[in-house]
Amino acid sequence: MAKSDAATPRERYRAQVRAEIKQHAWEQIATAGASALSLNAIAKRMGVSGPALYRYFAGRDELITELIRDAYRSLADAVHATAVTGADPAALAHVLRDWALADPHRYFLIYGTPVPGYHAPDEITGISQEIMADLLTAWTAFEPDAPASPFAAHLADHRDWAGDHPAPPGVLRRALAFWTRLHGVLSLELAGHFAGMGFDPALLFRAELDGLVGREG
Amino acid sequence: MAKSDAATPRERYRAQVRAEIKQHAWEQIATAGASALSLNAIAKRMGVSGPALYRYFAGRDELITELIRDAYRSLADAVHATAVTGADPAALAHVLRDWALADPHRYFLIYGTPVPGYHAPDEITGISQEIMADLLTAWTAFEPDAPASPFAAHLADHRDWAGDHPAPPGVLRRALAFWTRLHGVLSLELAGHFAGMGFDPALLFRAELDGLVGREG
DNA sequence: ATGCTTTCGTTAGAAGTTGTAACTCCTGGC
DNA sequence: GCCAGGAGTTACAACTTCTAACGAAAGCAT
Repeated sequence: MAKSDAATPRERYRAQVRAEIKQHAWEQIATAGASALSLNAIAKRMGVSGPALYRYFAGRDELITELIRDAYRSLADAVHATAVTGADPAALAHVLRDWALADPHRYFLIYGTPVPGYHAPDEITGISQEIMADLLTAWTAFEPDAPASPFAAHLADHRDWAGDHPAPPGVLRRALAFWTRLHGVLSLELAGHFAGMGFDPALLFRAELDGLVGREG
Repeated sequence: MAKSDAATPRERYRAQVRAEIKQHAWEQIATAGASALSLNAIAKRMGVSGPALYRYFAGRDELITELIRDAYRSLADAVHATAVTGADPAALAHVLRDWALADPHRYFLIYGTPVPGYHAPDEITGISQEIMADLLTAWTAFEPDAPASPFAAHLADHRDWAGDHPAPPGVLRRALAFWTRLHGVLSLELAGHFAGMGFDPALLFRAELDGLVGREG
């Protein structure tokens, strides 16, 4: 938002319209999912005629790409805002869950079925690494001497994804398990696979989290 | 396939055409994903004109629903074929992974982003319970006295999803973790989220599996 | 203040999609 | 052999994304 007050009035107007388009797109996605996103419908809601939107986005794909980027950014910001307070992994886990439950479609935009032709631009890789860096920092503070294992050793040999974060092997392993296990529970819950099963998904989430932070799950 | 030799020739023909349609649909899905599935394109490939397919499927949604059902059936059969040999959970895990890697789009059809209006018919709930039953049986044989935990107790109080399977609380917990953790790793791998990270997804899968079956992961 | 130029929004239209309606024609069952 | 019903056809409606060509409006410079 800092660069919305850009140079020329035209650019300001342009940025504003782009933002308005994205806002309508989010409403549409929150209602019916990303697959139901229609440029025409957005145009209609904005009281403007179809092709007008192509001045602002090259096409549906570019709009969705932008939305994915914004979703990543939103998650990274949410995690980081809590991480800078020195929060432990459990707190980050609940930030993640709250963020996901706030808008499941947004979660699936990031972690759901990949869209056919789409390939993530480098910027998104960067945001993804920001999140991972916060996770690694939180885990390093929480359990700096997490036990290593054969797979942790493998991770230590392939730690490009950790950037230059000085997390020890055991912590790399912890952060990765944190990600995959919580995603496992969250994505199944959000997709409704626990629907008729009876138990409380929140308790399952907490149990998996407890297992990660040492308390038995 | 057992009931394909049905009563009348008309029904036999009908079943054959339906199967052919589904086969083309699978090819299309394997290529570009479910969102790119087009009845028109299938008709063209079959040398028949668009609306002809509506004799066989009420619409795109019904076709996709059928495909989801077939995918579930295929997974349940694969798991069951191994489960009846008395295989341990690790063997089932590799069946799951092989099945998923054989056709990622098929995996996402089941466990990916839910399709907008679709709601699973009861039959699918049943197939899902078949899979769970095989998991519970394998875990009961492998680790009948898996330790209970607060969450395991909660599961024991809400065990509708286990049908009348006599698995003890600790086993319910194990089977559920088996599902969510392996799905967490698999779905992220298939969606390409490990792409630039350097480590070997197969080793991560095995590490998570090792954690589940007792060996440290 | 008066151009000039760029951008915006429009309409028209192509090429798709799903899905319905009406018609023909073949075929299976009697 | 008849004939009812199913199969496939074309025509069409209502969508979608997206391109092309045009007019109008607004910013920028002189």
